[in-house]
Parts: sequence; C-alpha cells; structure tokens
Amino acid sequence: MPSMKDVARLAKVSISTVSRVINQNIPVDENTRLRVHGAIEKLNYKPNLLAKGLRVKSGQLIGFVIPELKHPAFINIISYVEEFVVEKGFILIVGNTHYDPDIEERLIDNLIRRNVDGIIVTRVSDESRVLKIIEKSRVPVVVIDRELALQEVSGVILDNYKAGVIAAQHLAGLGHEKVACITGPLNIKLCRDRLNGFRDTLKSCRIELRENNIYEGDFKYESGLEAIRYYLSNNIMFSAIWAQNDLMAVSALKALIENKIKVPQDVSLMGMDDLEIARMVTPSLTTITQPFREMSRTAVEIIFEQRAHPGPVQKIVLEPNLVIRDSTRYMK
Amino acid sequence: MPSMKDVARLAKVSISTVSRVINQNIPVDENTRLRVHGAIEKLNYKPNLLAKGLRVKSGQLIGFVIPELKHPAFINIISYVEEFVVEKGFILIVGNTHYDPDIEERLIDNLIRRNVDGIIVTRVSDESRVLKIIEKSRVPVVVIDRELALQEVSGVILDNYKAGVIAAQHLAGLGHEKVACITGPLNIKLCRDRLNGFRDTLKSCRIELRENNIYEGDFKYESGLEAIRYYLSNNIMFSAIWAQNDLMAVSALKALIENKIKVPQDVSLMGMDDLEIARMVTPSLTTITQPFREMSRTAVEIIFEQRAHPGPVQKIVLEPNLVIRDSTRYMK
DNA sequence: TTGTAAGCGTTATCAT
DNA sequence: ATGATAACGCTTACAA
Repeated sequence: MPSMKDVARLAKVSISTVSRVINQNIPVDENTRLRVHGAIEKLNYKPNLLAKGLRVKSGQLIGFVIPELKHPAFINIISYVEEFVVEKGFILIVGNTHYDPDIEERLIDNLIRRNVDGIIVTRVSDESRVLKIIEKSRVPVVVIDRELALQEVSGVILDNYKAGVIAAQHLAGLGHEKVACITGPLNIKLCRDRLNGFRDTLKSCRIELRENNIYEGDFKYESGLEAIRYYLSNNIMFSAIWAQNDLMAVSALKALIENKIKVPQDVSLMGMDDLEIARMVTPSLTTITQPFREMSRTAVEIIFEQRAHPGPVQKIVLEPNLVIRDSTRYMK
Repeated sequence: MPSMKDVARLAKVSISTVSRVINQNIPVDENTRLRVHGAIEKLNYKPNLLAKGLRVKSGQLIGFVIPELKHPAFINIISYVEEFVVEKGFILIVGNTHYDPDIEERLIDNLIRRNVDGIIVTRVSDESRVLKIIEKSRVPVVVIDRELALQEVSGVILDNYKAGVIAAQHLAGLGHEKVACITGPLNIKLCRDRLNGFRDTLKSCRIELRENNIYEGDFKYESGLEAIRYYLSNNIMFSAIWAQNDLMAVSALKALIENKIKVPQDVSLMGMDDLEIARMVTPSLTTITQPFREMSRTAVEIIFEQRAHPGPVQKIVLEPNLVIRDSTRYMK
C-alpha cells in the first residue's frame, strides 16, 4: 500500500502539500494540484483511515449495538441505518450483544477505542452501566426503539400507546367484542404502553379486555404457539387477537390452523411490525407498521448533528400505521 | 480518554514498560507489573485500537462483504461469522453492496484502508475487479457459498450437486413421477449444479424432468408466485416441486394454497436452506439444510490460518442434509 | 528488567 | 503557496 510519502516523492512535493490537495481545504497551486493528482492516480493511493482516525480523533465509523442479529425487526433497522451511514461516507459496525451485559460493555468499549463518531443502541441490557461508559467518552448516542429511564440521552421511539389504539380501533370497528392480546414482556415499557392503548380504546368502545385474555409472551416465535395453547386449554372465548409483534402473530396463526380454527373466518388476527413474513403467510397478516426507515434516518441524523455541534438531547416520537390484509374481517 | 502516557506517569515507569505489561510478551518485574496494573485500573485505561492497528498493521477486524442484508440466508451466515470473529477478539464489519460493483469496490477499499486482517465475501458482483484489489493488498480472503472462476482464492462451498441428488431421492422415494423444479438464476453455477444433481438422479430413477417443468426464478420471493402461475396457466402437470431455496418455496406454497391446491395432499413441495420461515409456514416445509454454522466457522478459521502463516489457498466442500417436515408425502 | 527513540500514516502549526 | 516538524497513541529495536 502506497502512503502519502510515496505520492509526495513521485509528485516532487512535500507530504503536507499532498495532504492539502486531498483535503482541499487550503488553497494550492493548480499546477502542483494536478501533479499530485497524477501521482495519486498512478500509485492508486488511498489515505489510510487508521492514521487519519488517530490524528483527527474520528474513526469515520458509527457503531450500532443490538442484542440479537437474527431478529427481523432489527435487521430492518440495521439495513436502513447502514444505508444512511454509508451515504455520509462513514462505515457501520454492528455489534451483537446476545443480551449479555458483559459482551455489551466490551463491544462499546471496543467502539470507543476505535474513535467512533457515534453509537446507536437498541435494547441495552444494562442501562446504567452502558450509558455511564458512553457518557464519559462524550460520543454522541441515540437510543432507538426503546424508551430509557435516563433522560440525558437522545432517542427516537414509536408512539406505542398509539399502536394499541390503532389495533383496538380496527378490531372494534370490525365488530369484535371478545378480544385477546398476546403481549411482549410486560416489564418492558413499550409493551405496557401498547397494551394500555389497546385496553383503554376497547373500553371506550364498551369492550372489556379480560385479564385472562391477555397472554404475556416474550416476542419470540414460540410465544404465539403457547398463547393459543393457553387460550384453548382454558376455554377462553375470542373472535379476535392482537399479537404485539408479527413473529408471535405468525406462530399464533400456525397454531390456530392446526387446531382447525380458520383465520379470518373464525377469528381475526393481527400483528405488529409489518415484517416481510407478514405478507408471506396465508392468509397474509393485517398488521401495524413501524416507520423503521424514518426511525433509522432520524437516528443517524441526530448523531451527525450532535457531532457537528453538541447540543441538547433530542427525543423524537414517530407514529405507527395500520396495514389491512387478509387476516382480519367483519365479525359475523 | 487516558493514554499510555497517563498510565506511565501515574505508575512512574516509561510507556514501553506499560506496553510490555499489557502485551505480556516480555518479562517485567512483578512489582512494576502490579504498579502498572494499578494505574490502568485507576484510570480505566484501554489501549486505542487505531494507534495499535496503525503500528502493527492490523486493524483487529475482519470484513464481510455481502450483496444484500435483508436476505435470511445471509443473515444466518453473518450471525455465525460474527460469533466466531468476536470469539477471536476481533470485530466484524459487514458491508452491504446492494449488488452494485462500485459500492463493492469502495467498501473493500475502505476495509483495506482500515488494515483489515481478512475479508470474507459472498457473491461478488465483479469477480475480476474485486479480487484484483484484494490480491494486491495481500489480505487473506475467503469466498463463501459461491464457486469462483478464479482459482487463486480460498473458498468454502456447499456440494450443490449433492443437494439436487438429495431432493430427487426424497421425491422419487415418495413415488412422485411428475416433478417440477423452481431454480435460481441459471447463470449461477450453483444453481446449475443443483439442477443437474436433481435431473441426473431423477433420470437414474427413470423419471424425466421435462424442460417445461423447470421454471427459472431469481431466488427472490416473487419467483415462487410466478412459477406457480406459469405452471397452472400452461397446464403443466406435477405432483411434486422442488424449489431451490425456501423463499421461493414459501411463496410457491402461498400460491398453491390460493389456487386451492393442497400441500401435501395434492402436491408435495420442498425447499432448500432451512430458514426459520420453513418451520413457520403451514404446512411446515420439508427442505435441505446448508451447514451455515460449519461454513462460517471454516471461513473464519481459514482467514486466521492464512494470517498466521500464508499458505496455499484452501477449497472446502461441505455436505447438505435432508430435513423432512409436513410439506411432502407419499404420492397417492 | 527498564528506558530511549524511531516509526506507523496522517493532520496541523508554524515558518518561509 | 509550500515545506519542516510536532503530534496522535501505540510497538519495538536498541541501549543501558
């Protein structure tokens, strides 16, 4: 790999001149500029990013820390974030914590030691610990998709209460009165928010969401199967189900079909996230979209803003939307 | 962020001594060792990886270049590769080329400029160009999942012919005689290999795979829908289908169901890859697994071997396996 | 065993 | 407009 020194020698200038033509911030004679460019071409020279990063204290990279790689919703966000980051000429490093606080800490440490320009996190496992590390290093941080107790950090989140409202309105609007809900872990605030929006809105339609009809899952595939097993073995009656994510909705669908319960003829089923799989199953799934693209774009923008002129933290709230497909229909 | 200098000052030693206790390669007095460690703890010092990488010409990172992030099969590989790379104390940078040779080139360049220790690629869009760049930089490379024309680069691939054999044996064993196949792009060698294994094996069972029964898809979701539309509108008869990946199998399944064709009662359907979605649809999909974990492990190992002592390129071939689920059954 | 100093490839400050 | 030179934070001969 050629270095600036090689370019300088070939162009018969000093390395500082080479640096100047590359960074084009300081005026340089047109003639020498051309000579230098010639040498760069000829040697196929590309500046070393470690040297640059070391010097200017910017690794030209953004870190993204997630708890799990195989989760479709995360993949969605990652792919958008990557797009926007690359657009800015930076590179994205994705760190997978496997829900392990120690790995999480090592990962964030590793990023900081590479002079990251910003870190985006989703679902930190140990808020206080992680944020303390980041805080100290003065790296811009944005939390995506999860409201943190800590107030001193920027975040972009979904209006999860609203999602519950939308689900309830849709099902109530179709005339369903016996309704069930498969939730995510209720120690997570966003799950409680969704549930509250759902319950409150049903109540305002004079529909009661009975406690027994709420099954607390964990957002994983198996929860949908377990939920249906629970409902059926306890003779719980319902004509509509809202699962708080598509993964659980899809497995609930499978369990229903296997129990000869027709969707949507016998029960209406809706999910949330609008993963690709929602369109792939039969019947295709009515669901609630999260504006993943918008969330990602916003997160990246906040990072670069904070980098340019450190300002107050920002909290952005985005809106969910209803997508009607084949898995819900009018109550007979 | 504290630097070695700070540690050295606090421990009252020179920075080279600090370096020695950290890298523990050169003997250092037990007393000073403890003093230095004390200082490190106290300052919470962590070596800067850019400085280290610049000096020792190793960015402590592995690059992984893929054409598309949202593809479940790639995600599978990425997540395993990440696991093994992190295990070695390195970090993984995933670059998404969007099937664009220019982005691909920029990405690989970017990696090299960060002193990557190795690059894993899958599906390069412009073989000659990419490999030329990599070759020149002397970075260890492994191609995963795709046989390259170029012989001078290591690779780990699947025995794709064997996959076709397995599919044919399974379907023929169930008594199917009218068979169809939805392939990936046939300009890709692995697709031709799979098809040849399939066809040859059927033939040895005295079953003819008619040209009209072969639908060339592109491995994407829509291909399955299009294939079924093609078969039905051309009155092509079949009691079994092999789709060369699960994504197309899943959409074929959806199309069949929508056309009131029962799987597996009316037609048996099998896929390939064993994605999670194969278990999620109803009926769950009989498929052929690729040993993604094994492939990933091997790829990472080759990288680190080559890094330690550059040797001859390695070509590793791994075997596919049959997974029988609910979408195939005996021909009536 | 420990310290001094050169060097990795940049950028930035200061002269010229 | 250009060139020396120090500095970024680390490793590694070479001396002591």
